[in-house]
Amino acid sequence: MFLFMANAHLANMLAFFKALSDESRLKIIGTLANSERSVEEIATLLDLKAPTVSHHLAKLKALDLLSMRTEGTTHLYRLNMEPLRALSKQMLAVEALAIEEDDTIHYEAWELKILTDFFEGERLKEIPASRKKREVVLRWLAEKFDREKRYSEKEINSIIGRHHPDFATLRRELIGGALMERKDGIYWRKEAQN
Amino acid sequence: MFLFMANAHLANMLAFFKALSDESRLKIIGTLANSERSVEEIATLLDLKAPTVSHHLAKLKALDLLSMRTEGTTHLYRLNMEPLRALSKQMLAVEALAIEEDDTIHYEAWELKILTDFFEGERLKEIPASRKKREVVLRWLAEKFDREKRYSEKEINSIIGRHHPDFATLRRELIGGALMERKDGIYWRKEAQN
DNA sequence: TTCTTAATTTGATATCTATCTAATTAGATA
DNA sequence: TATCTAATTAGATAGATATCAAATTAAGAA
Repeated sequence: MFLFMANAHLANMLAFFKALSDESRLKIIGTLANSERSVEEIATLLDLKAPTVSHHLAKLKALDLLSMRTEGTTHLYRLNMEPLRALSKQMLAVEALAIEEDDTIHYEAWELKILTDFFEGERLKEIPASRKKREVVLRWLAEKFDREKRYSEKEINSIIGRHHPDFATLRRELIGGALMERKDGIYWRKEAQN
Repeated sequence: MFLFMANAHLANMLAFFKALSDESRLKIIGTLANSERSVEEIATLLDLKAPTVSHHLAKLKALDLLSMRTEGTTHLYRLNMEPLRALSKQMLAVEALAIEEDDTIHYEAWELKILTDFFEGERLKEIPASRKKREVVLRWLAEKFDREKRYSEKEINSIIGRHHPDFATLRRELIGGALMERKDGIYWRKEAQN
């Protein structure tokens, strides 16, 4: 119940491949290769409706493949090449995809004790004052987030809120404890670093 | 219209991304990273049924990502690294892909749409409110002026006036949009600066 | 031949998602 | 203020496909 989770590398690559495995999105990247463009412009070029393009842009942006600046009411998107370069490198590291039989988190006996002490089912009774104990609780919380997903602050608050009312403090601790990262109001789970 | 012409790069990359954008298939690649394996073996490792694995193997094999040798009734699959390497390189050419896809033609297509939308023959029906569209119309208007000539304001007004009554606004926009320049009551077309 | 075992193919189903229209938001303009 | 335009969000739908069970094929072995 406290366990499971997939290979981080795999989840990461999967997210990128999914983003790039759509003809419209590849074409969008094509149109943005040379110049920044507005939503409507892309829509006209690809013969799609604006909402469809918005949908795709959001997906690409969630992976940091695009960035956007606004000029009046028009949103101008441009391509970020760095993530593509990174992915290109990662692809050659196939061994990294090799399944690790035991990638699950091992909670040691005392950690389990902390969890059962501070939790009532899924509800966190109180935030531990001691740093060590708080870390255990935070790692448990971090497991509630999918590594491949990107979250808005609202989503983060909602998910944490299921376990404890003071989601603001816990959210900050997740960032401070380097379990999650944030950029431009988007949150995601940080890679495990062992 | 030209969009539907299969761009070789795009079609090629799309096929690969689609093949790799599935969790099970990535895991299969993972299991094959170090050793060749039979269908049943993979099925057990990934907790899938044999038909499902067959399905995935077929897709990967179609792209030459795998090869197979048979030994009795068992089929042993192994990974081909070369296509992966090639794809990894191609990814960096996403820019090239877009450049190859004739960008000017698309841009003209979009421009043409704007122009036919806003023009009735040579007459501009209305001045587009959107900046992007107005730019297209202004560039069209600027073409009506010879790069070598110098014009008086009266001449400018007359020429613009053939296309729209509000020549004053359009004249100002041509200057503001850096398509024309003025000094001492003399107007001339500005050099294109790409 | 008949049986057994591994793999594939077929067919059905459930999930996912690209796309659209309609509604909403937010800036800019009049 | 009200109005326009660009973009996003919400909701609905259609098409794609991952998965499985059942049927079929293929290659030994008895």
